[in-house]
Amino acid sequence: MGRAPCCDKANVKRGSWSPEEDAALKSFIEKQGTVGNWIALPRKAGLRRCGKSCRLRWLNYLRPDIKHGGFTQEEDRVICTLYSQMGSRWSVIASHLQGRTDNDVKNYWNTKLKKKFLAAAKDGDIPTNNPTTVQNYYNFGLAQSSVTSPMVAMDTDAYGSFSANSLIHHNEYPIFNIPCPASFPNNVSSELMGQTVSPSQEASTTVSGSSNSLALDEKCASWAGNGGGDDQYNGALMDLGFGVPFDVSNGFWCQEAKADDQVGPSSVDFTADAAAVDIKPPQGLLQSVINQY
DNA sequence: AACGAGTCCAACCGCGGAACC
DNA sequence: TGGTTCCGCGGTTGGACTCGT
Repeated sequence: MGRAPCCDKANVKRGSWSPEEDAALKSFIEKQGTVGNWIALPRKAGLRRCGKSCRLRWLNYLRPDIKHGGFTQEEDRVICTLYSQMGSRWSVIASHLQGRTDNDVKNYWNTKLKKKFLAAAKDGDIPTNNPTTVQNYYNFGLAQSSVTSPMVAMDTDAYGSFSANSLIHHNEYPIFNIPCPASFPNNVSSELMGQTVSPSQEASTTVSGSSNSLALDEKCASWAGNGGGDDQYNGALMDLGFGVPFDVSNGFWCQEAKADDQVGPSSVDFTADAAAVDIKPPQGLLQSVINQY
């Protein structure tokens, strides 16, 4: 048996809402609420509309806390970052933006932001999957304002692309913490979980576990699995101040690890002369976006 | 001025899943 | 437990508007 229609299609009005309909819906909901039943609402409110249409009109347009108008650079940043992380989960993305609806965010992405994103890709700001050929830093549209990240603090364009000469120096950008997230793989010693290493310009700081270490000195931040075995790096996440952790194992490469570092290709090594350091967004997610177009 | 292409965005559609009976 | 109802979501559509020729 098929599903019953939510309303009598022949007797409901469709298309744009008139100011009178808006007023009736707004007035009813402000007085009565939605009473937990959108299907019954239009009849009670005296509207010849489908309940779903009423719900959409209220949530996307009439709600008092809706923010209309252009998106800010900070909102661009949030959308790009979250889209790169989770794809088209518009409702989740919208929940991170005060007063924005999923429909708003979706429309904005499809009509404007996606193009900016792709233009950046064309310009080479988005690295390829080959770490040997890309020298750019890319940070998902992060602008320099408001986020305390050494990368963000640098001079960026609207897409947060950096030139190959934009190096990360801890003594210039001391706000640099590396929380060890709970999502480190099981074989990482528990002593490292949840600890934060703060930068020191004078001396190196190391948090050691039984077989692993997280170190930060004025030249180098590194996560080292001293016990050997690549799986110790797999799935490691690092928060560089973007608000979301980057997958270190997939997202970062170090082409020029120092000889005395016990780091593998999936660790991070920001050295003072790291012209070859190559920072990538989480592999696969960004590429999947690019592949769509 | 007229027309077509492109852009924007409100609204619709259909599906998945939660809630309810 | 299974069927029904409803909500919320993401994808898509269509009409209004803008811009270029």
